[in-house]
Amino acid sequence: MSDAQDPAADPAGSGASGSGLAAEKVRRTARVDEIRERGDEPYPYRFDRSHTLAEVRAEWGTIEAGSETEAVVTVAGRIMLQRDTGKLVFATIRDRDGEIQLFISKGVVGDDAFADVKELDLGDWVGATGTVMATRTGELSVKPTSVTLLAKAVRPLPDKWHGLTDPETRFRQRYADLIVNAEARRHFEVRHAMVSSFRRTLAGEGYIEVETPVLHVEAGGAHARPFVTHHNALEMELYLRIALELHLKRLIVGGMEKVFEIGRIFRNEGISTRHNPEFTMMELYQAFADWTDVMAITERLITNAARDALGTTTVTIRGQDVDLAEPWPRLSMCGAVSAKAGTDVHPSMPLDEARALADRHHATYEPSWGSGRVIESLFEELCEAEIVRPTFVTGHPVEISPLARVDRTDPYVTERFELFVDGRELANGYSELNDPREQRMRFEEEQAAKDAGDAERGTVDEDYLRALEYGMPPTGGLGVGIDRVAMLLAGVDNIREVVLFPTLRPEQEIQ
RNA sequence: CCGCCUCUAGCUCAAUGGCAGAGCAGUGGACUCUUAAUCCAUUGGUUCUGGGUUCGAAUCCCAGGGGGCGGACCA
Repeated sequence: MSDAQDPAADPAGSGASGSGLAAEKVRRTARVDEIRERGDEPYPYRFDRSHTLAEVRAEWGTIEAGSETEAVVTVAGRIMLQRDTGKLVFATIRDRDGEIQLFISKGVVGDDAFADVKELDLGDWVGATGTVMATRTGELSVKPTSVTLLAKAVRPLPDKWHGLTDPETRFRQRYADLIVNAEARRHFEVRHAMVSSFRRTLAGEGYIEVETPVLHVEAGGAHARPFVTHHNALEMELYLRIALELHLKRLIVGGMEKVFEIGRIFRNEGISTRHNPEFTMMELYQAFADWTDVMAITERLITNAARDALGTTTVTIRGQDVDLAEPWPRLSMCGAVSAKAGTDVHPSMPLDEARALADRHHATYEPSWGSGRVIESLFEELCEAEIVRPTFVTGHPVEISPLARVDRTDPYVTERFELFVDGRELANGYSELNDPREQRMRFEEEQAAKDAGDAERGTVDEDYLRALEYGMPPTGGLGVGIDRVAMLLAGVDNIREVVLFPTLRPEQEIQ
């Protein structure tokens, strides 16, 4: 647009001068007008196909080279490649599940229709009806008697061979990335297969899927900075949720026994290869269970997902094959840090000793932190990155686990685990704290830390405490980072590869 | 928020201080079994933006913007 220039009104019909993007769009848009002017529709409302391209291949993929069948099919797809030999045009079209070649003969479709075929561009959507055949070289093809334009593409596709590699363009224009990069398509197929596998596993074990509020009055259930928004009619601030936990446990109080939710949560923090500001969590809670049950279902969920998404339970992590079906090792946080630091650590240790150890190992800490949180910092500094195969890290200090139940054999740690794979945290679960009085004390400690200036710490959620006062049965809970598991199964090390539209700064100008 | 890297045609990339180029896509032409079809011809540029140094800047410097990687932050 804005090319109000054209006093040239060039008789050559070459549209805008040159062949940049603008000229290309002018040319293709002019084609749309041409088709309309003669009474045809370049964007028809619907099209009925008889077969997907994969179905054609499944049924006739093995016919002999040079053979023609009587079978008539109607297919549809986007033109990805074109080879024009004069009176014969080969067009490779693609739908969601496959590709096939159209063998378009001037003699078969007739002169007028063939002229229209010549006007098709890469990227156009077409439908075709014709017989199934295989060329002399054995390429399975449809030989159309008619070819219908289903949608004109007025913007050219990226390079047919090199595709689209610029990460910025790939993430901003995911649609173009998906059109052109099979690997990108695969990542989201894996993600879909994984999520649907999770749902199947959970349904099979009697879990109920629920939806809880995204807009929270208090953003609890995790230590993270929330996004703040405003409700006009209520005239109040609301927070986008940072976790699903507290609402789901209210449902356990309500007697729903086994619940889960797969939902988007939002954390107002940095962006990295493992962090997107909005991401997807699966959390489940199960009455009468404890953390050991939850570790077991974590293994089942992820192993089943691998089998369903990849057809194998073996994945490659940092170049080594790991069979997820083998039991996952457990590693106590304090034990791991003790081994690395060469001296025993425990949250009961004096704070100055914990700090001295942190100093020696370049682990950072804040003045407000107790020994437990300093130990966690040491763990992150010394141990986290070295974990390759799936490992349950257990026994988190009480100080960093305000919603988890104290370990039945050690009052300083909780019955909690985090699942680490390839140096990344994938899941987190524990025996849920259900004593309302102890929960109130833990909340008050959180509130005190927040008041002391630690912005990520929590607040006292009075409604949640009221729920606990009605009695929550013994409960095990789990949170799984869906994006992180998708990364594992897709074999990628950047979360943007498994998030369709990752958060980016807005473009300044779209051409 | 900090450090390093990066930004050239629609796409993928050259050009390292001396006339901004190639392949693909596009356009015109040839070809009824191609496979990234091929062959001939050809169009297309705010070199991210603004400033500076220089006889001369895509190239060097400064500032800004987008993106990438790493860090900080993220139990």
